[in-house]
Amino acid sequence: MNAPKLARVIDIHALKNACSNCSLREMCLPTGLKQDEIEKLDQMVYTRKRVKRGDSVYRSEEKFGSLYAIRSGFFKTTLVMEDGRDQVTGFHMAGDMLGMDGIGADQHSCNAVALEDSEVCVIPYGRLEELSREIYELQQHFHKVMSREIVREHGVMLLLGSMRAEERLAAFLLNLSQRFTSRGYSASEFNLRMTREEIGSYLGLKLETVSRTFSKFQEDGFIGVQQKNIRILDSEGLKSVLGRDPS
Amino acid sequence: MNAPKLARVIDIHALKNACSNCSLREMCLPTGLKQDEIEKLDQMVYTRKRVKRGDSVYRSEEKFGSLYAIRSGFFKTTLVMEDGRDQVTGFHMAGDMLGMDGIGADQHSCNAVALEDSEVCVIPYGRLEELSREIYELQQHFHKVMSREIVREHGVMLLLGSMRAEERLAAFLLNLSQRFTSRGYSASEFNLRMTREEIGSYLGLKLETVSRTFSKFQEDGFIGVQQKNIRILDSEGLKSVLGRDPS
DNA sequence: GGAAGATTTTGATCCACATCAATATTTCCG
DNA sequence: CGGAAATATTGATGTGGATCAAAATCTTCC
Repeated sequence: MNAPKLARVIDIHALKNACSNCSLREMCLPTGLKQDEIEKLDQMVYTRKRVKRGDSVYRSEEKFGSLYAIRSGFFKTTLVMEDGRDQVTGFHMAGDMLGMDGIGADQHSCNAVALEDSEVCVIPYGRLEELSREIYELQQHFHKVMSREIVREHGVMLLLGSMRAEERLAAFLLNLSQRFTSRGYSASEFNLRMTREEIGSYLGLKLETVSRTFSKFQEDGFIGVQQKNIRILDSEGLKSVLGRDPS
Repeated sequence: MNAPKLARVIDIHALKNACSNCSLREMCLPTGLKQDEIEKLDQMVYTRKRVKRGDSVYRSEEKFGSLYAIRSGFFKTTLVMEDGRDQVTGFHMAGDMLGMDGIGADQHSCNAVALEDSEVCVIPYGRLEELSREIYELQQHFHKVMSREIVREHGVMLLLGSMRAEERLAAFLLNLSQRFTSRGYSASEFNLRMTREEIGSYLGLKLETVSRTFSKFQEDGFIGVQQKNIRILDSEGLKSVLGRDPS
């Protein structure tokens, strides 16, 4: 009798991949659904995609079709100007949603590049639209995710438009720390997945300035830096950098 | 017989206020709807609100409840940091949608202030959610509006993070001109509704730099400036400022 | 209509960060 | 493993835009 065994194998496989069983569930999907709704959601995501370090999930001007929930790994999104200058517009980690920039014009407007080997859940956009018409909680959740992206970008605009170099980097580190914390990782020690140049691009600074400012924070006893490894030793100290006039 | 006369008055009034009859229709609502869907939409917007110059439609931290479609006038949105520094995050004109920042946390995260006497259509968010579950085109349209806001902000991040002062101001003028054009106004002559300081805040520059750069563009023959009145004399010239190295 | 306040322009000077440069360290890969 | 390329650090110098200042112009509102 092979059938039951086979069935179980398939079962386990299905379970393993199911949203309903995903540890990141509450980050990319709504909570408090009924059983039948949960089953529908599991059907929404029928593809996972591995993305190797350096590869893109999508590129600017590519036809839009799906959103991507980050299952594991780390990404940057970048914009490129005609003259070649490019700018990092965000860093994204497990539980974040990628691709919402593509909805408006039906084509992507930035590049989403993996900074380490990663995995994304492919969410066909048409299917998401359909389901969010049926499931109120999904609709609500999706709208919140988009709205939060707008608010996040507001924050970056504030950072780029009004803060000095030290404030930008302090805000950046505190934000990263907070995001790692909310995912169950250490708030005080983490590895940067991006280069000084990418940090600089995101913060509107040159890589030398990023490096110098890391060194200064280290001298001040706020952090310990060893290349990509960061230990936050005095988060109050870092916070005090924000909004204090040059000293 | 008074009834018919009265009825007609009400009729005209209803028509005047209806989305279906609004000249900005295609900016804030989807097109190609069936008659019954159009009628539903007309019911979605049952309040207009006049906002006097200097007044806010909503303020940061205020409870979120509605989106606001700008019927007429001009707005800025601003963020305020704890230490009082504030930053303009956007300028908004007729046909634009305000308030989407509030969905994610159920409270607004910026202030929306009228720069001239204005009028907004109040769209109760719950009602919009409901209707966009029923009307596919509305759902799609709303998602596009949010996505475009994300893309717009990407553009500002690029501007703030990678451009020099002249490029920022050139991009700003070209963007304004394009938006006026798409609303049927002159592309080459318009009135700024905001001060140099507000422009500077939006562009991450000081007001003196904005003023100087306007003067420089005038010397270069790209624009004519007379206080708030701007004439674009050489839009190709302005475009050439973008992405050319300091000269 | 006219005085007070807000906004804009322009000049002089300064400084935070960019740029240029050289070395050190790490990562990659044959 | 080892050499090349990528990344990071640190120092010296330059500069675009900030800051400080003062005058000009516009707006408001009694």
